[in-house]
Amino acid sequence: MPADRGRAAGPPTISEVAAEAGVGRATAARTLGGYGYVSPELRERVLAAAEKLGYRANALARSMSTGVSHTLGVIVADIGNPFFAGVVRGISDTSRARGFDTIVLSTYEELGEEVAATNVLIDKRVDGVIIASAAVDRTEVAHIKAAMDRGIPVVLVDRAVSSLDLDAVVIDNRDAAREGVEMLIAAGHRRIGFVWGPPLAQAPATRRGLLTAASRNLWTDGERLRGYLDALDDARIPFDPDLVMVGRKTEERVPGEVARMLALPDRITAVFCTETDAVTGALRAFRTAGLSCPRDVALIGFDDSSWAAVMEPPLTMIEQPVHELGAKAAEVLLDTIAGAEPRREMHTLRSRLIVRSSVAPPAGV
Amino acid sequence: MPADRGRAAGPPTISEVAAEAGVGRATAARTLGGYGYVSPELRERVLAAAEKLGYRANALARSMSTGVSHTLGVIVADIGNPFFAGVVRGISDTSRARGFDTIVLSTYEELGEEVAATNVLIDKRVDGVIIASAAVDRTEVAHIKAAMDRGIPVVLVDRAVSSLDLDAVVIDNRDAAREGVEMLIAAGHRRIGFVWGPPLAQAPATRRGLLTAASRNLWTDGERLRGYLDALDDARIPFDPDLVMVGRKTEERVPGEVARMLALPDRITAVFCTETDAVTGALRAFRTAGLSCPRDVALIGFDDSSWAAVMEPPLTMIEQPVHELGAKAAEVLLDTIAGAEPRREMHTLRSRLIVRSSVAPPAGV
DNA sequence: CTGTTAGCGCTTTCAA
DNA sequence: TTGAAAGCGCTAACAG
Repeated sequence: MPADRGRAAGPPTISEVAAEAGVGRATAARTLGGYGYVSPELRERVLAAAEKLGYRANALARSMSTGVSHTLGVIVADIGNPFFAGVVRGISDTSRARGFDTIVLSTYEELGEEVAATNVLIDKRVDGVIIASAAVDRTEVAHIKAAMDRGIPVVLVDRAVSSLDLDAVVIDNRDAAREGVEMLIAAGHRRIGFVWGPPLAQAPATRRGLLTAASRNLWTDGERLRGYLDALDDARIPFDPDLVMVGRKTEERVPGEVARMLALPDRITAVFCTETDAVTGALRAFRTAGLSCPRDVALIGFDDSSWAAVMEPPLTMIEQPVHELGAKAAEVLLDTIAGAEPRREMHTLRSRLIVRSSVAPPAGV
Repeated sequence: MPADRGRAAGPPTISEVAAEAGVGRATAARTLGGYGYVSPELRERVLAAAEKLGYRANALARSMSTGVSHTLGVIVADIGNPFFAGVVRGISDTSRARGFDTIVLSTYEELGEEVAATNVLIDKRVDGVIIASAAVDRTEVAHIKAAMDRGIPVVLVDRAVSSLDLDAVVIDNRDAAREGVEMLIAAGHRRIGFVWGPPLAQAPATRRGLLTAASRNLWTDGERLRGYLDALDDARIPFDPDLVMVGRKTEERVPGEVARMLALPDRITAVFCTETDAVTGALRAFRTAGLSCPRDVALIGFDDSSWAAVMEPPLTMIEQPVHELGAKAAEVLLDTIAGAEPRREMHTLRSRLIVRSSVAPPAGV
């Protein structure tokens, strides 16, 4: 219980503590701030006074004069997405351990929100920012450049951005996708649907068109597409543009697209999803088509979840090291803040294919 | 690109903008801060100078002198939990609309973390806090009281705390649980396992013991237990302590406990889970016991998810209005910050039972 | 309508 | 070792 401080307006200040303890402001500040020398005797008195008044340092004022906030800013697409939630936890766990708070903002994949979020962080004078940016073009990175220009260290997480020469902590998206598709191919599949991400109006009709589209969209999407293509190439399976779904992988659109590929004359016998939400969509499509997995269609998708293991059948999924992704990003950022020269390189973590039962040979093999 | 400001140290300040524009500091402050009158002419010059220098207001300094931060603090158990993620989105959507940023902290259900989080928010001088507290006792709410003593408005969300006279935005947990259990009873079930929450060392052997335990634990858990009991009572089904699982609903423990209830001489024919994670655990137990749902065991659980609909069978679940929960909490808090007298009451939102296919009559009925 | 001045609470020289 | 005083960037009286 704070004692009566007369008609003090707000919470107790350091001056009030000093007065209460009968010492100078600087002395109180030194003991409470934990810097400089103070005699044990005065120290005691100050501590007692602070305790009595229920003093807590005003972090704003402190940042004001020191110029540092001991706070990291984090910008992700959607904190409600288990993937980002895991990354953020990795970030906050490691930054907490090093004395930093973190403030996280979601952009819901809107560049405008991302810019706004960046400004909030700049305005709040965070010491550094970690961002999973939706920016791809040179024209879309102005806000990140602005932060850098102000001397705020930035590290990218999950999504690299080619036009930005920054440290980026990512996973081996291309390898991961290739590995998954390879497994499908090894099981005998040759008609493999690829539920892909970019919100394009229309799917490019050629391989080259697809690759071009990829280079104008999220880095992760591009990598995963390349992985799919890699696997196909290695197995000399011709690429068929009809087998890739393009557009936001929403729960509404995916079932329709998967149904389309399932209805093709030479229908798909397997689907590879680049995102967890797409997996539930694909499953829905299987069900309405009256197809059973894995007997009639095989399935592999990105991002394992506790549900995947209890599905019927248990799903083969690609697990990303979410916590480590965040932890590593925080480490790199914190080191930079601490004065280390940024290495401006790509830090690639390994994902893992968790084999369960959603892959079987295609019917008739 | 910010122009060269000579050897200016950090980011441009309002004084530099004023100098650049050739006006007094206050004039620059007035136009940039959007208050007071400024002639169109000077206004233009200031704006141009600000633009040129890449000026952005220092939110810390601003808060410092105004005493408000236009920031809300949010404390939840785990932002990675889809339930809380939804609540937080509700909060940030509505506070953003009213000009407030939000900073959210996770406690992972540790009271110590919750206290630390509260202090961080106090230190950062947030204008108000929304908290889903793990506190139950009078002895555990000191940190919340401390915030209140400092004049920081607080509203509870999801979890009411009886020893705190505050606004609380919650759902009808008791009714929701009762409704779910009633549905099971209506289908003919009488042996209904209740996968409950409190991390008790041992399950109380009596109904009274259970209720006592409930009053010493999370409000939500208590309410849900009461709902279960209500339904049983209404149907005159005797309460059997063996049918309630107690303890953290972790993925590891749940399957074992459900298996135990399934192995009872007079085994359960249905299970009601008070949390989503428990649902996957229960499913796991069904599978290892070689039991099929809903033919051999029925299942209902709290918190719908996109997975629940694509399970085999599609799961009957209780959906909570997560977004509204957050939105309402933010509204109440924002109103209080704006000067409204807090009503200090319980705002109860309705949940919804989503009927799918995981409930069927027990075998032999 | 505009500029000067005094803080906000803290840290940090600089003397004493 | 301690205290006085200046300053961080901004807002808010108060004159002019």
